[in-house]
Amino acid sequence: MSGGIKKSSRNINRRRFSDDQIKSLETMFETESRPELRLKQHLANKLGLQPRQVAIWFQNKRARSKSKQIEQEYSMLKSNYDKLASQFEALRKENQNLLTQVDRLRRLADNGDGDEHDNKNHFTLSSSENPRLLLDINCQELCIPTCSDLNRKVGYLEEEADALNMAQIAGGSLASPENRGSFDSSTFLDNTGSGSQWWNF
DNA sequence: TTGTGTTTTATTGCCTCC
DNA sequence: GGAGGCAATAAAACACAA
Repeated sequence: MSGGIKKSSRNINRRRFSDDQIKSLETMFETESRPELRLKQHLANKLGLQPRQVAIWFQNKRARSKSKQIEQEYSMLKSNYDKLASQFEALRKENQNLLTQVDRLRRLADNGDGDEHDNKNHFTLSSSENPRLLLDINCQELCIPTCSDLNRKVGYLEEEADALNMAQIAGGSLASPENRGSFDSSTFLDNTGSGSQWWNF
């Protein structure tokens, strides 16, 4: 096309279609976006246009409609992504807090093993009993997680932290604000199995 | 009025389908 | 091979700020 001789439209008295013409075309487009030749000819006669003009109008209209739809889908996906990203961030923070708590409690429990008395934490330990067992019992009375609970949770949370770290690596460190904008949404969306890659434009 | 950005109409070339 | 669709693009028409 570039550089080639092409029919100039400069000699054509090009005018925009009237509001009524546009309205009729829009109405038809709503029911049939790809009308048959006969319908196009009928519409052209009715509107005082060339059938070719009607055909071109539908072609351009389809193109506009398509790009509009893509825009809408993009903004919907972006909004979903933003929601997921903020949920992820909240969970990450919660996880971090829980890990900190677990660490603090674990230290407390470990220190408690050797102490006879720890009034500060209301743990009553006796040298004649299994300290950890007693600690567990007191924890139950206090309605807080027991040491064995904590150990189980520590394992779980550590696994979760690993998973989060892996997710960060896969997602290009989503958690860091400076990189969040560049996070590839396909990390979240790939499992749809659709294979569509239109969001890569 | 004019420069500039956006929208709309039209062309071109390629592709697919029958 | 012709008809019709689509993507890319040109160019006219239009909107609007300065």
